[in-house]
Amino acid sequence: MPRVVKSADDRRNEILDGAQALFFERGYERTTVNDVIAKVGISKGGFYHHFTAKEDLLEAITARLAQDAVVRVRDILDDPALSALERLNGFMARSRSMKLADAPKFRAAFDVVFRPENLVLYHRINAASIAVMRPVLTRIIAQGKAEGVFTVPDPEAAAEILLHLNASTHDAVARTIEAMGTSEEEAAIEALDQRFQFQGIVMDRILGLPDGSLTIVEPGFTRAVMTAR
Amino acid sequence: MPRVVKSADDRRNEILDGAQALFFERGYERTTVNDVIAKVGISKGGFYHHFTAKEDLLEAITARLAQDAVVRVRDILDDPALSALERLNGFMARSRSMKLADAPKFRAAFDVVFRPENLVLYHRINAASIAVMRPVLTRIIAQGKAEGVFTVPDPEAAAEILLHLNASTHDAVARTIEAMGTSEEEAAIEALDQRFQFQGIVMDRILGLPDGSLTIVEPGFTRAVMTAR
DNA sequence: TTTGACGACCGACCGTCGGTCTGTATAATG
DNA sequence: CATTATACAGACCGACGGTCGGTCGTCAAA
Repeated sequence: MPRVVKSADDRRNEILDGAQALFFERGYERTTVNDVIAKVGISKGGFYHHFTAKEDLLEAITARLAQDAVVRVRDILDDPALSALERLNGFMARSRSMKLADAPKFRAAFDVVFRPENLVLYHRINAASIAVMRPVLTRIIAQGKAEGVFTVPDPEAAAEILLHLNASTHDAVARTIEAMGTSEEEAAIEALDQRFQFQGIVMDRILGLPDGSLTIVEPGFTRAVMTAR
Repeated sequence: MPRVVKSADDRRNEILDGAQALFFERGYERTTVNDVIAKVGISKGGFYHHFTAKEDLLEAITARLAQDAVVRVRDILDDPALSALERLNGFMARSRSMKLADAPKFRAAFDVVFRPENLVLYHRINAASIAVMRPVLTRIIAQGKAEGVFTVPDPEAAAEILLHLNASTHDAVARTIEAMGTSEEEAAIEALDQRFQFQGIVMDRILGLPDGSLTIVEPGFTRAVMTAR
């Protein structure tokens, strides 16, 4: 096989791109290093020149995804005109696209990430994004507490709980999608809308806000996701 | 090697016991089938006579653990004299011992289950116990709603959220333990006590109860756990 | 232009692991 | 006692993650 030399960074990212595509397609365990090097067009030695183990791929990929996510909400954090409540609502709207860009992609990501064979992948992504988002959310909640809008003893603990709450809703969405036949599409949309709304109420109550202060998803989002394909 | 024949059930449980011990010690991936059969004193063929794959061990073990857990709370569910609030408090007190019996065991389980190499094991146990406990908690919450004590639109969704909330506290406990040097033991105990208390408040608010209605851990439990070894 | 050192890369090879298969000893059945 | 079914033994296999000695492109110094 011909030898193609590139800069270490370029090659690393190529490998990461290829591996990420395969992991999301088949899952981590079901993707072999040979699969990755075949996709990238590189040799075994070349791969292990850039990564010390297959496991490294997971760490690098999840770190990259988490970093992308935090970039996506930066402007909301940096806008000094926003109140804590506005900031939190904006944060929720944006962070929904942590693993997505728009509704169809959101749906596609769900179809893939929540399959049993992708358990490890999912857990790593989740843990990484929580670790990255926790300080961000903590600052927002602390601001709200300072403003006297949020009633909560420990902003950091509250932040973590809110993030886990998000994850639990994701689980529910995934289960609903999986259990859904095309005939019950309307029922599924209804159920998920209620679930999102309930999550908003729960977050309101945790933060000591009046019910309905926070919006998890804008109207029509659930339908857009569920009918996408 | 001499051939020892036992009933299928006995042998199955022996294998499960040995595998469980190893999984909790080294993690799932780092435990090989050869390790298991060496510990149990059985051959490869014998193992695959009772289990079709290594993966089966995970399913069987988590199912067993989840079943034990539900047995442990049955009397609370069956006692008709209890109000929903009493039942819920009792449930919380009992279900803390899902993966434990007393404080030292609780601590030991934490030291082990939350290590990175046990990620798969942890996730499976967690998912299984949530799946088992969800209907149970749902009934309790529905009762409370009927009694007019709990203010919550969807008991099932609330049950799921409460269970995830528990898991998120477990995460926090594990991280605190891991980050704890012996010098900061008191600070860690303090932090965790506050965290448990906050979890109680969060649950109160989710269910529309006055703050302080639910108790996650009895006084002194945190200290007992953290000083155990 | 030559040289030489360094880093990117190759691919044969290795040990281990999950799983299979053939065969055998024991228990159940008639 | 004959036969069938069940529990088990252990040699074996292919695939996988990872290693290693070596090769080749690149670029700077001579």
